[in-house]
Amino acid sequence: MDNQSIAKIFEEIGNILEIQNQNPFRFKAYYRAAQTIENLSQELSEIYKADKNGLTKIPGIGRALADTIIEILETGKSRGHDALVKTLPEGFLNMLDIRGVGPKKVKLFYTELAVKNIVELKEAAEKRLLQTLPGMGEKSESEILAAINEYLSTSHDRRLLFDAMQQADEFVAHLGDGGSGGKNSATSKLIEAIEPCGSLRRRAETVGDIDILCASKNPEKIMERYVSYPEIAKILSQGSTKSSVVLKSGIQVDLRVIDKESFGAALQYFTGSKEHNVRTRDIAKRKGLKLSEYGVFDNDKMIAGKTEKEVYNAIGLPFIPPEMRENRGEIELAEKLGVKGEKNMPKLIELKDLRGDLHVHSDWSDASQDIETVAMAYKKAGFDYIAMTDHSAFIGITHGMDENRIKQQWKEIDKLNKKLAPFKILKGCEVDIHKDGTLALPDEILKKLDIVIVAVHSAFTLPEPEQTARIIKALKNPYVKILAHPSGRLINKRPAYKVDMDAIIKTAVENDVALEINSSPSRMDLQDIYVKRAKELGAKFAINSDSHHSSHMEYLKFGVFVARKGWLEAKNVINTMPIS
DNA sequence: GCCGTTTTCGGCCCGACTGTTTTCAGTCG
Repeated sequence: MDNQSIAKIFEEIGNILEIQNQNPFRFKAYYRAAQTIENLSQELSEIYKADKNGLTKIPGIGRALADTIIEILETGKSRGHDALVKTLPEGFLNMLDIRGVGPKKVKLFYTELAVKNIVELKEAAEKRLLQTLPGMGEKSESEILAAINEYLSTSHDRRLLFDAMQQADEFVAHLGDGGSGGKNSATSKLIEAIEPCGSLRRRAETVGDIDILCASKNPEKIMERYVSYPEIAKILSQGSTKSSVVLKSGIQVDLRVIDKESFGAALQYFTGSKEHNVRTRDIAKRKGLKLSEYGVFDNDKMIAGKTEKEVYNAIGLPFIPPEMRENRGEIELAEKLGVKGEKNMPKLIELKDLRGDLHVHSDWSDASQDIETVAMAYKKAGFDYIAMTDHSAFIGITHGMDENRIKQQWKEIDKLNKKLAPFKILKGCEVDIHKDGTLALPDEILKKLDIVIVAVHSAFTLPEPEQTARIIKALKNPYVKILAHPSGRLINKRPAYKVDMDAIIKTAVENDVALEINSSPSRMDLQDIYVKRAKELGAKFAINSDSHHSSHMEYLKFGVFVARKGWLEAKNVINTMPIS
């Protein structure tokens, strides 16, 4: 059983205990554990196999939860969970996904109206039965009905970070220029600072909603401006400092307006993650302080709040970069280092550290531009080198290169290298890994290439042992330098192929093969949690665009986001190095 | 249910907004 499935079981146990009105700290323990497990970079089964007491070393997992995990690992299920699930009808917990409906309400609907799922809840609302219940009224009923209709009509996929960033930028532009295309300076003067926060600022690969923080002395004006955005489909709430809307695109946008003196504290709060916040607030509390979005307070005296660094330092921690705030060990590290150890926090890689791109396509395979056009674009953008890595000939790949065409391409590259020097085009190839782990090109060719990238483009559904063995065999080829998009997933479209990622990482380390962080916004592969794990195991990485058009070099920043979320520094990434 | 340079027992983050109320519970982040 994989971590995601186990996390889901814990989430359900938490939900049911909450509906049953049990001790809040008990069900919260299950939620916290679910969250932690979902974020783990190593499979629970591996942790348990390596150390029988390893599970209880995970923060938030004690003896009882560890035993439940062990039971699930050994039997495929938890009797406790099964018993709880049996107390509720099928589909019951889905009602919690309706906005405005929580544990208290579903319990009320069930006990009073025998409502068992979303469809029955909709029927009850349409029959105007909900408003007859205690604590409910006409307004609540119609809001729930609207939320159900919205839920049933929209996709529940989280947005790609790429899409969310675009929408956030447009929204910020609207607020900033008053919707007048930059001419309305009266409105922009209202805004002293503005920044998208939440999972977007943490550069999570997908984003559930967009959070925007704004500093202003005149929140009412900002709120007016906010709800006038033409792309708004529905206003969910509108207060004096906080409003929520849903855009026509279906994404929710929350705006918080705050005084400039509190901007740092509000950034910290609004960026999350939730679990990170809970822990930082807990640390503050244990020091006799209080941390909220308004600042750090010693009794009633505000001692920090203007900047995030000030806030972290005030509670005894070094500044923690937003990308790291996922409760994946950053709190423990920060507590260990303390304010004085701030310089020893990871110095996360930045886009400007990249000097080349080691995975680039041209019209020699499935891209549209010729090599010179592509190379010129990179040169102009300030890069020192690229590796031309067109596809090897293989079923399913358009215009893949066979040995003869590869040799022809080398001549072209030699010619261009003279012309474009000191910019350098490396001779490369994205070589297919066959189902049996052999490569699509012979070693005689591979050894003459500067960069051999290997990749899986077929037989995605092999069972885990075969898929793992296939990739491991390829990594052991002495000429292989990089493993492209190691998991193969396309976000929201295609799941990762089933592999033992720990085994692949270890093999890559042993054979000095770099793991690619593919920057394509729908790949972002290797995933951040595995990047962090791989770094711990000593892996090297390559942040590549996999560009099929020179404009795709813009994607590299998404690869850098992933790298930062995996705590990488420039020295961990081979294409931050000079070419020689 | 978890956890411990305040505790092995007694704590467990903090605040905004809404609707239904007449002071607050529920939900959300």
